[in-house]
Amino acid sequence: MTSVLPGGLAGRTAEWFRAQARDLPWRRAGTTPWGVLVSEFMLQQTPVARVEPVWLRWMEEWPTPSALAAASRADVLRAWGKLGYPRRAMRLHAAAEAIAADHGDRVPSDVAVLESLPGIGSYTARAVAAFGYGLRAPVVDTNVRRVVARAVHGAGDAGPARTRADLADVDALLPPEDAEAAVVSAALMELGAVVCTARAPRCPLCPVESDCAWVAAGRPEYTGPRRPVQGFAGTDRQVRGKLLDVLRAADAPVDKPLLDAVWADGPQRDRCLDSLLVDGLAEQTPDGRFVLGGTAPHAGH
DNA sequence: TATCCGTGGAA
DNA sequence: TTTCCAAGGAT
Repeated sequence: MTSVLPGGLAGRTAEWFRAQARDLPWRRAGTTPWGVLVSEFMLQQTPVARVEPVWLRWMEEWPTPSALAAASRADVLRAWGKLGYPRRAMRLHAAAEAIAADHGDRVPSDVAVLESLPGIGSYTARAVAAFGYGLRAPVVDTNVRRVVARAVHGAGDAGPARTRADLADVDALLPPEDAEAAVVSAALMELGAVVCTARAPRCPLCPVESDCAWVAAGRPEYTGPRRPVQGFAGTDRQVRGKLLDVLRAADAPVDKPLLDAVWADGPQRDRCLDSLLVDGLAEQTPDGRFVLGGTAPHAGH
């Protein structure tokens, strides 16, 4: 396809990226594949601005998988802070343990091996291969799906995920050589994050506006099915967040009445607390109080 | 495949 | 104020 030539969509997006990519900490020279992996976990559904300071502190404290593996769950969850979805922190911890124990403390570069690790799915595995190791691996995230939907297919937005087809679409855009393909992958994501945004895309700033199928079609509005917007107020997610917030802030085991104070609905509150125990995000001490995570220095696997 | 899993900033 | 949504993954 001509789109992989330097003048094509991929080539000009890469050129634009090299000229003005954001200076993000995990993109700086010297970042290890482990650093990339940590950033990808944190960036799953959490904006860049909130990840930056946490990533910097995290890498200072735990510069290798084995360093993180040696930390306690409570320390890991506290360092995760309020990035949200704290189960990601536990999965990162578990992935670090597996990497330390089974992979010589070296982050795997093979996509299939990466996907076998806790918390690493199709996106994160390919992001680590591409950004951590400079390999040719189609990276499909929400940004890339939107860019492809518009620039290639002329649609206003990406519809529901079509995993195989999405992967094939992006694969067709990548040049054959590893290093250049990795740059294109980063560039497509950056374009979606900065220019080809979900609402109010900045087409005048776009390096490929002249051959964007969506622009050519007159920027038609997206008419397909919308992913339902998740509510938050009143959900178990909110209640779990409030409970966890108390446990994170405490430096000693917490009595139940203190947790009871965060939510009026008793049955929902108890159900949520129980789910935190099941998830390993909280633990009950022998005397019936509650603490963050587990007390064991290592979360077993 | 649809739903669940946190949090907070911006429009 | 409400709504949207931000580099997903597991079940």
